[in-house]
Amino acid sequence: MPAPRFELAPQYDPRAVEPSLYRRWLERGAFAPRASGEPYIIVIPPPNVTAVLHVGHGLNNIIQDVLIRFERMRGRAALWLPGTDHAGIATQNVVEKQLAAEGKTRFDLGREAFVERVWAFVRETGDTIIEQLKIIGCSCDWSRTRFTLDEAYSRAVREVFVTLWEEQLIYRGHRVIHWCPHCLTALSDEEAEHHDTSGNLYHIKYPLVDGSGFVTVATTRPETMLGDTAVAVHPDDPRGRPAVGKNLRLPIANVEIPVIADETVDRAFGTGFVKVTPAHDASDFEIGLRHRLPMPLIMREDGTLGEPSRVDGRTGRRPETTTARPPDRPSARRVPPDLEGLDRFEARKRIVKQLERDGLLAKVEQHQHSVRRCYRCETVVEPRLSDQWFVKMRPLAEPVLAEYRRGAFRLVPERWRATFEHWMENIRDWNISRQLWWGHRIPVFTCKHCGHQWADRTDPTTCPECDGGGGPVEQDPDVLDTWFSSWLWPFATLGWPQRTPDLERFYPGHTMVTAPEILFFWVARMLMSGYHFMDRRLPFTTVYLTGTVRDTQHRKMSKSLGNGIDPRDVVRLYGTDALRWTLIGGGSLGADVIVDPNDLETTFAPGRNFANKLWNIGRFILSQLPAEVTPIDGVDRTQLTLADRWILSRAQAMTREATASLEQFRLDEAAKRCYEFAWNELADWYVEAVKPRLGTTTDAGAAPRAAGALRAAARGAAPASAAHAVLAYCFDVVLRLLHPVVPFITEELWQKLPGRTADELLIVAPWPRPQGQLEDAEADVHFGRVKTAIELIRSIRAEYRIPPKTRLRATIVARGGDRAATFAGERDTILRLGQLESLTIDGGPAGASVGGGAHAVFGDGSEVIVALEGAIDVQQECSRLSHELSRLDGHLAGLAAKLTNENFVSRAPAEVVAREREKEKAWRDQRAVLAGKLKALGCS
RNA sequence: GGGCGAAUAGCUCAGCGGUUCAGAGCGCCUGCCUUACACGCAGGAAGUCGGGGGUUCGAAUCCCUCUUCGCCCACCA
Repeated sequence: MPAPRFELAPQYDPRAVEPSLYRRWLERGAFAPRASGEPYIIVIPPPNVTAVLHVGHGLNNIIQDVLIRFERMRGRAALWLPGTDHAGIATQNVVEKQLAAEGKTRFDLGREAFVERVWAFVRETGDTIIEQLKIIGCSCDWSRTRFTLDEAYSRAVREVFVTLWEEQLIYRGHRVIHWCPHCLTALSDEEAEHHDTSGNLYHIKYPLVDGSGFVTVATTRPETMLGDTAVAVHPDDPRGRPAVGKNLRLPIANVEIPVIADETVDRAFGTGFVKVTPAHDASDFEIGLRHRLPMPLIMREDGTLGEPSRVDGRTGRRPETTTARPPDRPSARRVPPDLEGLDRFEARKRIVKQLERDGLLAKVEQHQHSVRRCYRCETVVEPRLSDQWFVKMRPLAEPVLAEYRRGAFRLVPERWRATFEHWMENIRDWNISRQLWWGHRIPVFTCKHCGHQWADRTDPTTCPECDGGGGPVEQDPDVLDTWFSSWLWPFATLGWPQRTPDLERFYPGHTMVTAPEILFFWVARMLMSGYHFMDRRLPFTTVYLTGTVRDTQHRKMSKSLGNGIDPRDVVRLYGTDALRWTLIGGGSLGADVIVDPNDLETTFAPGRNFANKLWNIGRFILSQLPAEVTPIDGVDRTQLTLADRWILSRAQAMTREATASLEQFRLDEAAKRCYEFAWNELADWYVEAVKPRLGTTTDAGAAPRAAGALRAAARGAAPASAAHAVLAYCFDVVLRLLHPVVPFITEELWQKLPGRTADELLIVAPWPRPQGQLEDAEADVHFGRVKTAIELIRSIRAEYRIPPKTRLRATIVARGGDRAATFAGERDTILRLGQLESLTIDGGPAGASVGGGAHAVFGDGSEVIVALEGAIDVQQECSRLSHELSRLDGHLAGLAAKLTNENFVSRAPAEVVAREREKEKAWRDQRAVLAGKLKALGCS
């Protein structure tokens, strides 16, 4: 009787093992890709440095960690490349908010000091984020950590900009863009999100100059009327005929504007007349171009009314240098002094009131429509005519779409296909300039002397065109959209544009795991930049679009909603493995995961409980195993018991199924399959069945109660060494398979298995392969019978409320030869787990014996009779059995209907019919036994 | 306006053509501190698989439709 090799506490304490294990992985360089072998690469979607992570981000990163650990164990040179994103607007907003709390604006600090301040902020949050990723167990190669504003990374951004410039894919566009009056910057189409809103549709009368009446227009934004330069009507609309060509007097602004005909006007909407505000509406801008209308801006950048021809008092910016161009400035003032400086929504009210007073407000209707809001601050976006830098997207998108259609990469789940294709087909040019300070400065330079404008890879001091002139050179004051740097992530992180060894080895990558929200912002653009700049090689082959973590009200988890859970809190309370277990097991592929921020216990306890279960399985197994255990392939098959063969066979099934699930990104399925094996097969059955064979102290105390079992052990029915080998093998396999999901508890236990050398790590141990020679269908069937016998006995015991200490006598009447042998072979197991005093195995026929016992019939017609010494109530027994009989009759009736149905027999596949016939036969047998039983008992 | 997804036990979710497939975890009920584990063990109760129609020999599982929720896209002035 060997002394236990380990003394483990009965309860697993993750806090005691996780940090040191993580450190050990780091010290051993386990996160770095193997020096050789087929690479497998995931680049992390770099978290924004705006705030610390919450559990929502955790899901994404844990999925990546599971995949990377899986492939690492499969022998790939796995690289998970980490980093963070400078997140232009978002970060600038956060720091500006901090400044506001100090009563300052960024203009008080000035550009340089402000940027310095942001740097200080992002260093701090960036560090916290990396810490959080480590705490949740992410096995990133930290030595390759990147930041989108690093110097090296910035070179890539600049290279890309200049190259696109040279390819004439970047151009200066003069058009109506989305402007955020709060962030004071232009936005891309993707950054202006639609929000359904209920508002008003105002019908406003514009008087005809000739006094012949009015034209009534309908608008949701009366405040923009000051910028109207026409009213349009569909050319075929009869209502328009009298008016087209005439002039209107625009109320309040008091200028004359024409009525024009334009085919884009929807005759069914509103009054049929639409006010045209070319500088504040994208479609009106198009009309304005067609009709050569003036395009006055009547709003300042901060959303107050006013002509932006002066320096803006709040922003300090001279609008004409970056947005409005002189020709668009109105020739006459349109904003009356009483409206000047009013916020646009305030102005809307004021204007409506004035129109009403003047009798020009025809009516106001309730109106459902969609309003665009800034994706960072939710301010209603103001369409605004301005000059911005754009990327021509169609030439970039078209080849990627073609690649997608020929299967060069795929989206999982597949259902995103339509959305993706639609966006790619209708792609629009990308506004990449932002009027911010935090970001990559746009490398466009203008010569003040000759006006020459160019993009440059280095900072020029003189104009290349007129260097004789030697005038000052000025850089564009704006910065690039933050996505203009992140879209280069899969190769800029590897050193591009230099041809570094990393770039050679780790581009292209494989799996991109990210949230569907940024499919267009980021994923689509990465595919385009990768294809364009990396010799037509796409950056990854699979895009795994994850679900979203939401609360019980299905609201997205977010800091601002207050439903965010800090992963550090969960880890502290339940451990990292518990967190990972809940997130991985919580939802299937691409499905949302619902967690309750108000009930962490219910949410995370299952994972903690499972970790504890593993711990205790380990505690038991490790206490039993000698220092040396025979490897499973070294065990003589003839020394294996039925239970051994069964669990070994189950282990093969698990290995096959869990691996297949992981390959299909069904992480939840894989996790649950291993859970079932560990808990329901290994712990509940095998460990219990094997105990007497281990010949340790374990069963000593139970000797008086399980005398039969111990005698059997003493007889040496099967050597303990075989049991040791089976236990060690099964536990080893399940720990390996579970490692990607719950890396800490598995690593901790695995290292304690016999035969492990001090420097072996599970994280880089080989992934198990199913061993065909251990698959054993017969054992599955036979041990299944044993389990059923025990379950029936237990069930009878509970139904008759027999105290657990009472040992019972039971008889099994086995139908058919090998059944009796099965039961006889596992007699000891049945005795122990059924808490029996004695077990008689009767070769049949079934249904004959009655006795004073309780009866149960197997699916195959075998039966169990538990002697209850007259303690049983015949009435109750009859009702139990007849209940069972009627249930069976129900099934049989259904089957009979099917089998007598000519259509079924002739049309269903022959094998299905055959299977149903066999089933029917078995049930009839079972029924016959049951009926005989009822008769013998004299039930009515 | 267009597209997509979800609706299965009290809760969170699996199952997505073949009657032991109506499941799991949590919760609930009844017993158990059976020396690996009470973060546990054993035994239970619990759902006409959102409504309606259809296809099929057979539907929770496929099709149509309706309802409710969620998401994405959209020049609804």
